[in-house]
Amino acid sequence: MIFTTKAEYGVRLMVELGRQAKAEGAVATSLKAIAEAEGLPLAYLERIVALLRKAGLVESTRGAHGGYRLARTPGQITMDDVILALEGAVAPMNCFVDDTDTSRVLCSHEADSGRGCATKLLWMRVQGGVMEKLAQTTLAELVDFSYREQAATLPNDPTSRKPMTHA
Amino acid sequence: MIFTTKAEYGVRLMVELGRQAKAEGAVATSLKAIAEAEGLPLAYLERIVALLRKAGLVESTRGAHGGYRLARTPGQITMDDVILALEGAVAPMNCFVDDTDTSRVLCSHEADSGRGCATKLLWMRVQGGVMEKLAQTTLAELVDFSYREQAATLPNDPTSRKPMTHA
DNA sequence: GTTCAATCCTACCATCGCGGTCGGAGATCC
DNA sequence: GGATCTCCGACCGCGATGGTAGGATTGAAC
Ligand code: SF4
Ligand code: SF4
Repeated sequence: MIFTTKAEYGVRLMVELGRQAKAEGAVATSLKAIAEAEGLPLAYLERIVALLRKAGLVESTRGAHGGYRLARTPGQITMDDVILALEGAVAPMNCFVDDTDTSRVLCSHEADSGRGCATKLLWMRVQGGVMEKLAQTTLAELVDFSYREQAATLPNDPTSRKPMTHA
Repeated sequence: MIFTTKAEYGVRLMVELGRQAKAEGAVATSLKAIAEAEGLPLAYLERIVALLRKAGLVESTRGAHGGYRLARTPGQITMDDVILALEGAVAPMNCFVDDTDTSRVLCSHEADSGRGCATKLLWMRVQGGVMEKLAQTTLAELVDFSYREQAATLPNDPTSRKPMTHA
């Protein structure tokens, strides 16, 4: 599996925030509400949303009736920022994890083989492809998609999808 | 990390076979020689090359002076075949692992959320980007690249080799 | 000013896939 | 027959991942 659940849960969280942003104005949404709506463990989500907050993608208000809201509009949020914040790096291979190292630290294979690593070319292309797709996708697209999916799967179901409100 | 060492070792193995294919004619190369040249554990390589053989990418001759050779010319081998053979699937998320399921098996989230999964759109784009890059890259390119890298790094000093942990 | 709901933070833990090893059974050439 | 080399299945240690526990802090409401 390419991405961990950190990415999955984080993106789902962002989508949910995007929906809320459209519904209500600047009201903050509590993590508890999201955790229940998405069926995710609250304690784990807390750790995930911390990453998004540190990256400046969401803002928080503490205390009762506090919660989270998007720092920018969904249209201004691209998924490469989100994934980078969540996963740290998109590294197809361990020679990519060292983000500080722009280039030229040889792994032991390169070092003692005497020649450069041919496969690195492949991994760089793959990583480029991934980053490209991520950068092309905005949160707004995913939010819209979630509305379309919702309409397609349950055209009329009054029981679910009540807007999440406090109190 | 996106790919495991199975992919890395497997691709390096293929590149090595590609070099051999250019050098000698139809002579088989023993795994032991490759393991020593690349500094990889022989017993582990055996298990990896078995995947490539089952996928029809390499052929083998048993017994003394036996070994492996490419089933096709490097120019006819695209990396999507190689990676698919090695990793089984390029799955950014667990909803992709089920290759038999062309569509419409809901994961538990989709099932009990009542709406489709919005993030799936993102993962599908990413997977598409990866597969595209893989399909565009042939083994011949990597082999050529390995020759160029060798020419570029060998003349230079062998002292500035900062080894990285792993491999 | 107490209470309650929420964000925050750190440490801890169980599971499982991954990377790696071992031993042995066939096949082939000398 | 011995030397290689491919094949195969079972086994194992470790580390990251996913998840939990507990508590400190903040702030709105009553
Ligand atoms: S061997 Fe090549 S792909 Fe693997 S870590 Fe080293 S540079 Fe990267
Ligand atoms: S929640 Fe969405 S991304 Fe995650 S497994 Fe289910 S369908 Fe795939």
